[in-house]
Amino acid sequence: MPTDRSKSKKRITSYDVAREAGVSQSAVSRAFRPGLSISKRTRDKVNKAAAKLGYKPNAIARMLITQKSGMVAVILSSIANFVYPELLTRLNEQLSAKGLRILLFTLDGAEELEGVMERIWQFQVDGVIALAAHFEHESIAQFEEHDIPVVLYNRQVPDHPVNTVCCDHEQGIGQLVQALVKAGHKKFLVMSGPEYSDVANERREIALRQLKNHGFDQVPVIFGNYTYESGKECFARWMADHAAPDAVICSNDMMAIGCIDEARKRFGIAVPEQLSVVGFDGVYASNWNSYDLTTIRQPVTQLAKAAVDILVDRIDNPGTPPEKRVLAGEFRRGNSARI
Amino acid sequence: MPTDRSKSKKRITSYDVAREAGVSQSAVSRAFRPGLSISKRTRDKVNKAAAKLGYKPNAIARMLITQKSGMVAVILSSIANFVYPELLTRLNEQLSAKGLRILLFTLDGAEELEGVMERIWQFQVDGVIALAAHFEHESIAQFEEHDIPVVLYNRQVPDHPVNTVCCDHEQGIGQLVQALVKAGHKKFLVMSGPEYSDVANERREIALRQLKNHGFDQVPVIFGNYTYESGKECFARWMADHAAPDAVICSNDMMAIGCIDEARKRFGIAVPEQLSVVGFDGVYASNWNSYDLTTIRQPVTQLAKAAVDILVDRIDNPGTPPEKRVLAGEFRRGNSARI
DNA sequence: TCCTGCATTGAAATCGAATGCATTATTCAC
DNA sequence: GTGAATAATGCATTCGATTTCAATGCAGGA
Repeated sequence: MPTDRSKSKKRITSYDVAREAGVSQSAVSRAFRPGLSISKRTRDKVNKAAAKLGYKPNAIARMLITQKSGMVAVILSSIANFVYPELLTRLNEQLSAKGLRILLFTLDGAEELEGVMERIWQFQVDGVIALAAHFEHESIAQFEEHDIPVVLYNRQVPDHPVNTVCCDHEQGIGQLVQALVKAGHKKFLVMSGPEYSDVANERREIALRQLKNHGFDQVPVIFGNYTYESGKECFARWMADHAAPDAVICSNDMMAIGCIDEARKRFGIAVPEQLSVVGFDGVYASNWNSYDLTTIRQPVTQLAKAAVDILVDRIDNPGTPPEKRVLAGEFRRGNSARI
Repeated sequence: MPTDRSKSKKRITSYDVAREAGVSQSAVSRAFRPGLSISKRTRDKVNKAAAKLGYKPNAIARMLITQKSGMVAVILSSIANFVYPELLTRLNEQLSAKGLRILLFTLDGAEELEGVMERIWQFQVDGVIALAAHFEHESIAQFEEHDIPVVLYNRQVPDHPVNTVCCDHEQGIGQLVQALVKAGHKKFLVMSGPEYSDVANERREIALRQLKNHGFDQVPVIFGNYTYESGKECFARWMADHAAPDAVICSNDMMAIGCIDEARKRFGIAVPEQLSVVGFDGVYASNWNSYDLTTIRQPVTQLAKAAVDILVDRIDNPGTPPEKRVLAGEFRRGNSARI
């Protein structure tokens, strides 16, 4: 009794199609690439044969010969960020439109970066988009050495020539600070993200500088790690040995939401009546009734588009100098601050 | 003045390493695959030369000859789901451990599926994991034809032989319903996800059946689309021409949260005092103070592991029959229901 | 010393599509 | 109808690592 492994399903190659259509393999190849010199008659024959056999060009063989993988590595750092699902969808839309696919990498600790980069070289990706990840200049240099264009998303690296796409922190935080000051808030607290996050550092420093410009130069800072829990914990930690502030400027929405919950539930402080809290990002939950955050909403769609535009440009035209693109966020007047 | 395009950086291949090390190209290849017959002396020479030249084996060439891409397609349907970031991270962890990488596809409308599948064939992925996407039996059959193993995540397809991994809806919803009934709730409302979602349909039908088992056989259903906004809108729509229910059984947490917000803010109904609301999923926001949902938390880590285990098993042993794995969710007693 | 057996090694074929080059078919002008 | 110009086609090579097979080296036994 034979095993009857119908595993005999051999892959159909361009040679099979060529034989079926009675043309050369080159003709088959040409029929599938647009703009190549081929007669309508031959193309039709090839298409018919291909359809009959169910032929699908093998992308891997193509990659090998053309030296382009058609893949872009997207590096996701695991810092909790609610914008990711939407962002990934937007990035994929934009990249698909350019005929590129996403090869996904996630980064948990910094020590993993080495391994991820190793795999990136091996897979010969055409480009890299790194989401909010921390890269040393040295790592960035490695990409240059390998001639792989990189775009850092949601990071500004003013002192280094590298492509970046970022929401305008300066302008966004400026609006928030100005509104808070104008409304008469006096006792500020800055709730910062972790020190290992470049975005967090930037947002914190900007907030402090802006406050200083308005004459508040001794504003205290408390550090958390960007999560909801951390927002709660930070506020509690502050309250443990200080009086309640007038306004808390949080480095992101998650912490702002945590802060609000802790203030209300544990300390019975009314937001926004007794305490103003502002965030940054405009995450999905930011406009839920219970929070209704006053925040700066990141223009995710436009940022994704910008990142892909920049990347594709460097892929097509190697040697194009680095570009930094900054897009204004949208001020969202919620009801978490008296402004 | 020469252009000085330092573009002359040729890729380093195994031949370059072979020349440098004074061995054959085959030796280089063997040095990089474990378990192949090669003397320590040669391996050392190769390693030294490879390190000196900065050689990285070209994964694409390897894919071509070995007929394995080392890539798994992950299909993300865009239905708002807050579990995705964590899920992707978990999946990637598991897959990386098996030497597999994620090639990401997103699906907006059903009509896009055709294009996605086309690209999946071209990229010769070793397997596919589809997240909560709707697949007709016919589509599933196509994967079989191409000999590509598939695992459907978060879906049960009882009437078709296909690998699935899913949280135990029956058991989870059973616990919720039982607790609500036992606590004396009488007027139930089932808030369902969209009819085009298989998961939504399943959860709704299970809830209705369970309620019927307890003697409630005329429970009304209201349909939404799984989002927060939809949860609000559904509750408002219900209230427009009905009295308030005792308990709302929502198909997911997002709708439950929306429902709670709308009940409190717009109708001044106290949750859980006057109204009990339960959800399903255990999303990040579900345990925030303002909601503190009573829900069933999906065991994401275990589900991801199960999905990868099943997939890798089919990749390594083609012909293994389909498997359906159902994992119990964790009952989370929050404070959104009087139970 | 010679031979058998095993471990290494290298040469060459292979995966499947793309493409430079040479050849053949077609078109157009005169 | 002829020749020149252009389009279409096929041959053969290429991309870079894996793998089969035959050849070589070396060790130990007779």
